[in-house]
Amino acid sequence: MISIENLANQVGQTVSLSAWVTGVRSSGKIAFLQLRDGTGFIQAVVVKNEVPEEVFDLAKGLSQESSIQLKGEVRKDDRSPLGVELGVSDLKLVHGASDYPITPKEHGIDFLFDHRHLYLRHRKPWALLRIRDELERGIHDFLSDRGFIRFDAPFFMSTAAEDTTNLFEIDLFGEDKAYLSQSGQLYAEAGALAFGKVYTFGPTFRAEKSKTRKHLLEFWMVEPEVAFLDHQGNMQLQEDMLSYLVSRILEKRSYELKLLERDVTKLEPAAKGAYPRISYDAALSMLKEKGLELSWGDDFGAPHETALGEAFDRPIFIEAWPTKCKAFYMQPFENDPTRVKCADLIAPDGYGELIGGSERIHDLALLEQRIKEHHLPEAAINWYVDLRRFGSVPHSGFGIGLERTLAWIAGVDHVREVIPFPRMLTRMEP
RNA sequence: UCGGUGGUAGCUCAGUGGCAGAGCGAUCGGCUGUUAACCGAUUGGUCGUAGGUUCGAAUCCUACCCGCCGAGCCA
Repeated sequence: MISIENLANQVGQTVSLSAWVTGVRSSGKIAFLQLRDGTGFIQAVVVKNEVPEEVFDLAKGLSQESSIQLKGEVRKDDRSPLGVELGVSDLKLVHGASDYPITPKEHGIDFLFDHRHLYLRHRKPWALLRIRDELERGIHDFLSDRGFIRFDAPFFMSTAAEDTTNLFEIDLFGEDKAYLSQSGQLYAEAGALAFGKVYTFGPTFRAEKSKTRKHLLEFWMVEPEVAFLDHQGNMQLQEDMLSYLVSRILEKRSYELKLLERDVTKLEPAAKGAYPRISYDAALSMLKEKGLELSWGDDFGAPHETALGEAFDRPIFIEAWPTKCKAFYMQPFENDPTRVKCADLIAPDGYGELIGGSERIHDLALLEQRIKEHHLPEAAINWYVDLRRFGSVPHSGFGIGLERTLAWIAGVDHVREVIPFPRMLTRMEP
């Protein structure tokens, strides 16, 4: 048995293939079968006078998504996009499908996601989820090569580090409540002080009533955290990682990007690094010139992120944000406590924020003060403060949203396309 | 939560007061190189739901339900 992805170097060989039928075209004496086997797509040709009559009749009558096994010769053919096709000599039906709902014509997005369990079989989801796999593997390889260990954070939390308004609440047998994690960062900090360099990689849950192309209720996030790393080193790590990932996908998933008709020239600058670093204040000035005026201390909205992203050919860092509009754990600049050592990484083309990162507060007194200012539950977060009581060190980390990063790399317009089964306000099934 | 927009055949849609339509799909037949093949025939309906106006409503009015796009918030 052979896979379609390995057929190109089997020209002249007779091979056995197990596959599904994505379409059939036939005339009286020849039938063209469009096939997929999970590793790729290929055309098989059945000629009436080269096979037994029952084989030709079977081929001609095959329905979409029927499963088959066949024997055939791998032939070079310039008319095939793959360069090869199969000349069938024998064919067996494994299962005959009927009334497959996703017909080879146009469909609305809602219909396709009602049938996501089947839609996964089609070219576009196939290409996207193979790129997703490569992206995930690239993340593991990059971080592992740099001495990080994977450190899994819990999904249940007793309380929130940040405020609780966008947390999903879980009933604990009617006696108590828990929340689904919206970040593993605080746990990653404990890990960094135990192992030096760690990263979490798992689902995260946000109870935000957002219905846009950038939002899911459940999405995957990678959160590296490094002891003795400062803000500058943190941005460098992010740039190294993202440029590695983009160049790896350009190299290893070029076929999939081609299927998606992604303009890879738009991706090439991001593979080279050298991401511009713009201060929050400079970003405000740029926005003002574009007619999007904000007051100092305002957070950016989607139009602002889009406008900034459009001004460059690669992702950009917006750093040194006002302390008051960022999270409690971020380290202020020594010479300016009104600004914190953090950066958001904004993607080009309106994909929004891919990464949020910062140097964390390592001073015990300052952290305790911030916890009070933010009215956080001191008892529940005491373990986190302990990290500053015993061998506290400057440390930094960031969180990168897998789906947004992937949607940008693949050039699709909605994050629901890049996760096998998206969870949104209006979609819990399939 | 707010703003915009939509719900008609399995799918994508047209139909703005007068017999419920088209293309595609599916089924059957034809065709030796098809790429969303082509040609012919057949098959197709709770017009989102409820109420109202009218001789007559998919079409006008009211309420509700469910999507889609965006905003806020965020990755």
